[in-house]
Amino acid sequence: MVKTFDLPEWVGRGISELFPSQNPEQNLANKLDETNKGHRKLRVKLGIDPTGTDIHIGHSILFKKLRSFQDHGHVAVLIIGDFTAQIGDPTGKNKTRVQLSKQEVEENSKTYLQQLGMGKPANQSILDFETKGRLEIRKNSEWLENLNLNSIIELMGSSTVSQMLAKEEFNKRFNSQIPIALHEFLYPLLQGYDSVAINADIELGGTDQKFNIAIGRDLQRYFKREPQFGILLPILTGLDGVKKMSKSEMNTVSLNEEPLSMYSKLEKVKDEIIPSYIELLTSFDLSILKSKSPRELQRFMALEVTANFHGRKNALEAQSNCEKIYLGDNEKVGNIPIVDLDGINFPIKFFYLLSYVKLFNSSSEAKRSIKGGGVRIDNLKITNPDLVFNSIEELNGKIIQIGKKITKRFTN
RNA sequence: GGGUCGGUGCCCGAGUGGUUAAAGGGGGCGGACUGUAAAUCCGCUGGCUCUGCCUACGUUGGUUCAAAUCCAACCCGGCCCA
Repeated sequence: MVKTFDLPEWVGRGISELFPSQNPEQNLANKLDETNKGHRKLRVKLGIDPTGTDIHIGHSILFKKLRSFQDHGHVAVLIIGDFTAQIGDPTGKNKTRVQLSKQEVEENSKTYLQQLGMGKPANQSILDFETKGRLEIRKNSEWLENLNLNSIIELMGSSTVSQMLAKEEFNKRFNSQIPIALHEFLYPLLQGYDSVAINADIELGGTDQKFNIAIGRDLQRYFKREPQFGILLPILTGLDGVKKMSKSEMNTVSLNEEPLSMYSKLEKVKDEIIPSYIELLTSFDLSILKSKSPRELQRFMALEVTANFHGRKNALEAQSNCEKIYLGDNEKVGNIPIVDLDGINFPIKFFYLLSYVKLFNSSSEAKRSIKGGGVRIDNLKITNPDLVFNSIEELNGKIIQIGKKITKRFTN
């Protein structure tokens, strides 16, 4: 899926598409050249809609590319789609999105920026928040909120219904008789207008953003600006190995996940997606794909990616803990997430305890899972949900395992 | 606006008066096996400290001993016509 482009390594690596399609490499290379000769720096746009609270490793691909532009002296223009988030990007959706409230959007934006490393030194964060002039954070409500009806009509007049229906998602929905609300047509136009507003030279996006980025070019031309380049990066497949990584599919690894959890999820990814994870998330030489076994690759990749976000030391610890847990060497397991038992009234039934400490979403779920044999304490399977614990001493320091994915230590 | 078909659990989809927490499939979770993968097989899949209780088939109200199922109004969507 990833092609090679005749561009400097830091730009070209991992790109899956570049446009306009006429001579894009030559043109982009020229453009980069100009800036090296002292012309103005390029403005590289990346938009995020703060529709959730977590950034996952799939998003990180885009941010890393943005970061390399920063590192080469260009200006990253991070657009917080606080306005567009209220419409909801129809991309990849087969139904109209629920619109978010202003407050939700506000809070989500904050957590996003934190996860990107706001406030941290540049060498410990995903984006460079530190170096002056390398990052511009803009909310698109700044220019979208005050568009009057005339401007909106003008914007809408720049595109046609059949152009919109050319977009895959709209087309599918239209053909399957699934409703498309009129305002959804506005989304690509508004995203495109962002490019006009901030004068983007380049827009970064996943391959699914092609349509929206292209609309950006159209609008820039319409408003007599120089059209941006589009750089499309591959979309990471989720842990299920089928769908794209996305919060709503529950197949994500979040950036703010504990090292142990991150490592253990990555170490178990399906064989088919190992190559793409290595290609997109690590900087390994791809020849290792041939020289190592799938199992080795999983561990290699999991370690590397975890190290990327948590540092090598923590990643190594996560790896070793994972092994110990698997072997049942619980006493030796070091730093793993804890379950605080403080404030619990004993005696307590097992299933109730697990749901009380939020290890399960409901007590019924806890009960079912226990009966099904999915819960172990210190590697001992417990199948009686009504088992009563009389005091905290019976649990303190022990390891609770739920399925293969959750491992935590009880503590007082 | 008119006609018509439809709205069922995470999703798709059966069910047209009681034995229905609702067939079947998908997805998810768990177990066995394995390489903590895949494939396969098995179990679970509304909530509640649970031998019982509560909430659920678009919404509200009605008929009935009894409603997802019948009636009415309303809301929402598709298609056709205007």
